[in-house]
Parts: sequence; structure tokens; C-alpha cells
Amino acid sequence: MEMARDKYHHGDLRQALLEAAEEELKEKGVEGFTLRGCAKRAGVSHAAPAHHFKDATALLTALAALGFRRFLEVQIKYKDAAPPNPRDRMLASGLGYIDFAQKHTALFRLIFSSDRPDYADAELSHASEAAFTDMMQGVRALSGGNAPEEKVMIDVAATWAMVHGVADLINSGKLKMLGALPEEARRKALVAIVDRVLPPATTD
Amino acid sequence: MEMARDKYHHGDLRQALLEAAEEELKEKGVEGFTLRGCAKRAGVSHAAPAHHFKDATALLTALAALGFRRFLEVQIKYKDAAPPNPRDRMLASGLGYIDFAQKHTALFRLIFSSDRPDYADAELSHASEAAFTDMMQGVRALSGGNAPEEKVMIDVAATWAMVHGVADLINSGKLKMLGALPEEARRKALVAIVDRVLPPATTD
DNA sequence: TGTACATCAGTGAACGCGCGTTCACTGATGTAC
DNA sequence: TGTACATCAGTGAACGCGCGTTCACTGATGTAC
Repeated sequence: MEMARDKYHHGDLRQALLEAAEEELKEKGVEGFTLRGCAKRAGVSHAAPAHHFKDATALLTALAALGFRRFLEVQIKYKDAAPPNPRDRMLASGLGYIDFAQKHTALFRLIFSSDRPDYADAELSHASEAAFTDMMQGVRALSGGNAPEEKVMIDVAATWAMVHGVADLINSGKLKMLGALPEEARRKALVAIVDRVLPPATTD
Repeated sequence: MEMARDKYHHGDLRQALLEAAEEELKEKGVEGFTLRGCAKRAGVSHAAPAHHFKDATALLTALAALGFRRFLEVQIKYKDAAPPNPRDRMLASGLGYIDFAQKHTALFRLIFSSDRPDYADAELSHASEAAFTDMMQGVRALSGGNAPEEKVMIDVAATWAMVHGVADLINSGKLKMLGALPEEARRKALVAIVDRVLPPATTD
């Protein structure tokens, strides 16, 4: 095993830069994010990142893509732990969405409230679509296979908006009354809120 | 009437800077906002703003306060045009919230998704509290005077989250299917969505 | 009504700073023979 | 197994840029007498 400090070549600077970027984002916010700051955090000269990312946008774009993938993973983890019916799975998925927003404040902001990543990038748009598609499918399963398209659209919009609203408000500290509740009560409250908007499961 | 171009003294540079700042925000986003850019837009040397705003944060803080006041005005305007019962007034208020987010994208982002304004500032925190208080009162009126506090909290959170979620998702272009609908259909869809989460009016 | 003076809002040159970007370089690694 | 060489990932000095901030200044306005 080699000691990292002895190495002139970093080994996996690309990965290290992504981790550094996440930290940088956490501490400085999207608005104060710099490439030089990331290089410093990764323990590397400020010119080194150029070998891996064209510019700050490229780094933020890759980080946003990674963010979307983790965002989806969290939701899937929650879903897989839920009772195997569309309603409970959808509810779990929503709780995962909110949990991600709370635990990864900076990433959540990056993927939902920033113009800095390049959304035309193939990797990023693929990752974001995967996340959104998963959510749509969950709602569709819940609305029932032959619900009219118009109803499905309303269901999707309502469910997504509710979950996203809770996540964004908690994330920006505006629903402190929820965040302040003890673990179990918080969960119960979130369930009550999200549950209120889920379409009733159809039985056909 | 004096011609503005003949004046060495601007007349009301403070106000002009606020308007310039809103434009700057609209075009460059919170992330690219500069004081020098605002000065240029206001047609004034870059050192002039210092007489009115200590720094960029002070200007953004004043702008955010102004944003919250307008945000509340729009909601009140909508409410006053609605049938005078708690449910319709609340619904109207929510539509006003969403309307503001759509028409003042930059301001909405500034007040809900940016760390740059100083929220400890008295004027700003007063303006934001006024907006939030108004909303809480609307929900409280709808929940009925003697609803248990816990239910009111859930009602507030659910209503706020739903409205805010729709507003934020439309604002960031993620509910295109709603934005793309023709005027009347869009309104109907929004009503259906927001209405779904409003607590039933109590009659006691 | 006129003059002197204080006040205030603006100018524009200058500064230091951190940023992104470029460039010649150097050290480490992998491969051909 | 050893040597020569190409490749690649890093360094660090240098640059130009736009930023915020400071400063001596100047032009306009209001007021005292």
C-alpha cells in the first residue's frame, strides 16, 4: 500500500475533486464556489483540475449528475424497505426525497436551484431524467393503469409539488417547526402531510 | 420638469439602484450579481452606490425585503378578488403565490433560495415575517378557530409546501407540462392541485 | 435679492485581491525492444 | 532484466480581468445672514 503523500501522481484526482467540490459547495454555497478552492481542498495545485474538468461548469455539471444519481438511490433504498404496495412505496419514496434534501443540503440546492451546471450535458440530463421518470412511474402505478391521462398529470404534479415543497422549505430552514420535532413525531408529521396528497390506490 | 440627463445629482439613486438590481438579478442570476453591474445599469459610476448601500449584501437585502412586500401584495390582491370565505381566499392566495413565482422568477429565487441577503436585517426579517404570518392566518381561519394546534401545524405545513412546491418547480422549469397549458386549463389544473390539500372548511 | 459656506451626491483614478487560464516544466508510469 | 522513450498528471510562475473599496475631487443644492 502506497502512502498518498508520497505520490506525485494523485491516483484518482477526478474523484477527489468531486468530493472536494461537494465540500466546497457545502461551505461556500453555489454562489461562492471556486475551482481554485476545490483544488486546494483536494491538496493539489490550482492548475491540476484542468486535466480533468474543462472549467467550473464542467465540474459542477459532473457533481450535479452525481447528485441526481444519489438522490435517486436514496429514494430507491426507502422504497425497497417499504411494504410492497404502490401507496406505501410512493410514500417511502417521498420520504427519501425529503431525507436527501435534509442530509445533502448543498447538493439538493445545486440540482434544484442553480443555473451553474450545464443541463444540456448528456450525463446530467440522463441522470436527472432517470430520477424524474422513477417518480412518475411511482405515481402512475398508484393512479392505476387506466386512469385518464389528465388525472395522472394532476396526480404527478400534486405529489411532486407536495414532496418537493416540504423538502425545499425544510432545506432552506423555513419549516423549522417540522425540523425541530423529535425523530418519531417528525416522521409521523411528514407521513401525514405527504399522505394527504397521494391519490387513493385503485383496485381494478 | 427637469431632464434627468442634465442632472449631476441623480434625484433618487437609491430607488434606481433597486430597479437596476432587479434587472441585474433577472439577467445574471444571484450567482452573477455584481454591484458594479448595478451601477452601470443605473447609469452611474461604480463608486456611487456606496452612498446608498454599504455593499452588495446591503443592496440584495433591501431588494429581498422589497421582494417580500410585493410577494405579499400579490397574494392580497388575489385574495381580495376572491369570494369572501376562508377556503376560496386561501386558494386565491396560493394562486397569487404561484403567480408571483412565475412573473418574478429572479425575486422569487432571491427570497427563497439564496444566502446572499442578510436575513438578520430588521427590515428584511420584518417583511418576510409579514408574508408568512399572513399565510398562517389564512390556514388558521380555514382550519377553524378551535382546531387542535397539532392539526393546524400539519395544515400549515401541507398547504405551504404544496403551494411552494408548485411555485418552485414551475419557476425552475420542472413542471413544463403545467406551464405549457393554455391560460384557463392551467388555472383549472392549479386549482385542482392546490385544492387537494386545503383542509375542509369547518362550520362551527 | 445676493453672497458665503456647509453639506451632500456624484466622479474617476488607483489599489489590492482572487479568480480562471495559459505555459514551459518535471516527475512518475507504462511499454517496446 | 535493463534501458530508452512516449505519455500523462502534476507544478508553479505569469497574465489579464473584473471585482469591491478607498480617496481626493467637484458639481449641485440648501441655508444663514
